[in-house]
This record gives sequence, structure tokens and C-alpha cells, in this order.
Amino acid sequence: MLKTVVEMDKAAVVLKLLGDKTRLTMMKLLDNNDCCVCEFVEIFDMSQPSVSQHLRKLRDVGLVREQRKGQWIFYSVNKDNDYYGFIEQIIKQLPDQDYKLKELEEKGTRITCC
Amino acid sequence: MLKTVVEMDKAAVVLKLLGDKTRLTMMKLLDNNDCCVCEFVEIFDMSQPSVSQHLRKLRDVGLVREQRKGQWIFYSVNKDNDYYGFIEQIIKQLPDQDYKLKELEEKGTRITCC
DNA sequence: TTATTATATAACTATTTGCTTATATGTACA
DNA sequence: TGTACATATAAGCAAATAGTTATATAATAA
Repeated sequence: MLKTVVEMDKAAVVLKLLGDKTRLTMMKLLDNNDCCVCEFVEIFDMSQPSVSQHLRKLRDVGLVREQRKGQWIFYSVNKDNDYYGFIEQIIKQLPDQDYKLKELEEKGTRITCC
Repeated sequence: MLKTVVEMDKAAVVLKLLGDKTRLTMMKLLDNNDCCVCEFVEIFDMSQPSVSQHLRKLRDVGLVREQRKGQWIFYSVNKDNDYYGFIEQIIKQLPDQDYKLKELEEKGTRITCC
């Protein structure tokens, strides 16, 4: 685990991003799994534009990245980001959320894809 | 260091509070020092009501507590709070801010008090 | 007592935020 | 082709946020 050189301004920006339950849960899920937008729509029972907008905020700050796979776009944690070490210390303290993806698997709506 | 049982909703609330540069710096300072309102007013070059309102938000969630000493009210980190372990992991990653208090000492405006 | 200092709170305002609906873009498939 | 599905983006709106000024409360000092 790399020691991050954290700067106050940027730290506040990152914490504000994580200070939303939807985005915080997204980051916790993405830390263990790649997920596509439609999975988040189902998990959070939220409109697709709303999910996309949350993901865009996370991407704009470099916390996640996207990768198209066929018709889907998969998001993953950007572990190359300078602040990954910083958020890792936060995320690892959060309760596991993978059961949300397990529920999708049981319903058969998990996108395992290509 | 106690392992905190963190709950997602509360974690998001705490992170949102820390996601403001003023409050984040306050918490970093308070982790090593007790400070009164007028010191923060000077450090942040911000109005007194604004400082009081930030401190109230931190206090309402239990992250800090206040103690009157004469005409001053000193704030300190509430290390008994259930989420202290959680925020400790965040705060310790931040760059030291104590130089801000040193500057007050040099100007003679640090309140060492009673 | 009165004046001064420190702090809290109330009311107001401008900005930001998170959602909505509508629409555009891109891929897959018949 | 054209239709369906997945996603992004734009525009609009209500709620939340962070600041302001004005005022109230409390302790100290003259």
C-alpha cells in the first residue's frame, strides 16, 4: 500500500464525493468488482441518468474509469489515481456490499459479459 | 486503535461533513489541539458566525465537543464518538496543519487560556 | 451598573447538488 | 437497413449548503 501525499484541497474534494451514500456504495462495490451502469440502476433502484451522473463525477476526479465492452460500459476503480491509497483506507473500513451483486446474480440480472 | 463498526448511511454523513476544506482542516487541527472559535476565525479569515456554524455541524454529529473556559468556548475532538476510529484513519493521512496555530502564537493571538 | 469581548442563533441569499424528463449517441441484432 | 438496448448529456427544478448581516446571550472588566 503506497503512502499517498495528500493535499487538503483535493482531499476535501474527494471526501465530498464520497459523502453521498450512492457514490460511497458504488466505490465500495467497484473496489472488488467491475460493474456496468445498468447494474447500478437496479441495485440503487435509481434512474439511469442519475447513475450516469454519479459515475461521471467519480470519473471526472479520476477515482474510476470506464471501459466499453460491447453494448455495456464497465466501470472500475482507478488504482493508478494519486488518491487511491487515501480512499482505500476509507473504503476498507466500510461494510461489505457485495451481497447487492449476489442478489443480481440470483435474479439472473448480473452482467458477466463478454 | 478500536475497530469501528461502520454503517454506510452514517459513514456518508460523516464524509460529507469532512468534505469541506474548512471543516476538514478544523478536524485536523482539533485532533492535536483544543481551539476556540476566535482562533478559527483568524486562521480561516472567515466571519465568526460562519465558523460557529461549521463547528455546530461537527458537534451535531458528535465529532467534536465544546467546553466553556471563561469567556471562551474551546472545541476538541470527541474521541468517544463511535466514528472516531473511522475519521482517525482519514485525518492521519492529511498533512499537518499545526503551523497555522504556530502563526497565531508568533502573532500573540493564540488563546492558551486558563 | 455599563461597556467590551466571545459566541450562538436567526433570517436571508446565492450557489451547489441530486434528481427528473427529454433527447442524442453508440452497439447489437433481425 | 431499422429496431431495441445501453449509456451519456442537456435542461429544468426543488432541496441543501455555505456564506452574509443582524441580533441575542453570556462572561469579563471598568
